[in-house]
Amino acid sequence: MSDLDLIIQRLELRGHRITDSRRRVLEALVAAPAHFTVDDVLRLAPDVGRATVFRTMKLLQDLNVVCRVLMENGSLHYRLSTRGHHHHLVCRQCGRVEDFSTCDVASVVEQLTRNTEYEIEGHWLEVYGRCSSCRILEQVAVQA
Amino acid sequence: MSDLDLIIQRLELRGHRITDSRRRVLEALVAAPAHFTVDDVLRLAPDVGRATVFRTMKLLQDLNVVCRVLMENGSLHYRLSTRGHHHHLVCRQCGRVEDFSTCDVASVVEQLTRNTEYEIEGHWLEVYGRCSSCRILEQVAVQA
DNA sequence: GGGACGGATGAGACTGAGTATCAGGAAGGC
DNA sequence: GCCTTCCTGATACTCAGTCTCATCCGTCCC
Repeated sequence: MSDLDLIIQRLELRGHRITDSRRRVLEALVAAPAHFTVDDVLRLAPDVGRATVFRTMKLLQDLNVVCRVLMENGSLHYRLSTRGHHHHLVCRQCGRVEDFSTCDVASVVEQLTRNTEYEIEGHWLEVYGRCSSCRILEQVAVQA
Repeated sequence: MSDLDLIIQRLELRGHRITDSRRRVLEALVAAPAHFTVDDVLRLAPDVGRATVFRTMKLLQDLNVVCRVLMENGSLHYRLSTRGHHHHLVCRQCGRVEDFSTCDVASVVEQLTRNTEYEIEGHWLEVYGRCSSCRILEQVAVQA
């Protein structure tokens, strides 16, 4: 079963209709690069209305089909999220995004619960750095 | 030495001029609630131009005088940041923000460095929950 | 097959946060 | 006093996202 079919199934299960426009948005998502903006989707599905694309993206967020990635400059990108809770490792240079789920924030959360009397319900962690390719390219440039 | 004086000193040290408009923005920041939007600042310093307020806020961010808080709905708030690296604990209900610096992300970062060949340079962590007052209020409401 | 109903759509206006531009103003150095 | 540089504020603009509203389409029931 393809990614597309899986997503469609998930929508149907929740009682959402699979219309032509939604299907075109979904096809665009699957065809898009690893992370993309709403603008990218608009370009890949040019005959679907702006509002509809935004609405569909919101719906997909609610269904955990896509997740948002906070780039370091504050702009939001999107990404197909096949798994549940995870975080992003973003390359500052080329913008590449990796997922990771080893998330040891549990101990921080525990400590906070004890110290602050907050009931902690969620968190958002984004890690920034430089990927191996960018570092290699830089080294080559320095040597040249 | 007041907060205001400290900030002014920091600006001067970096060679920035302390103009009337800047001083009015700074006074607004100090008078503002614990976290605020640019709009709040505009209201508290009504005779300073919009662009100037945005420019000043950016400058203050660069100087680590203020930091940005990502609210759960995606909107950005600002907050005077007296210390260096820290994170935010945001109440989902009333929007209250606490700082914390106990940041055990180090182990996550270490693990990522090993597994991904990224050179990790920074991270952003926001934690969401409900503060004690909101929880107490809710309990009272339930009992009533 | 034909209604009825509700969810989905798309065009377009609108909003809110932030940026770019540009002429004019003030501060500091000499 | 002059020159340079930084700063300012008005305004127009951009960009992401929302709202509105008339229309459309799918599904269900008869």
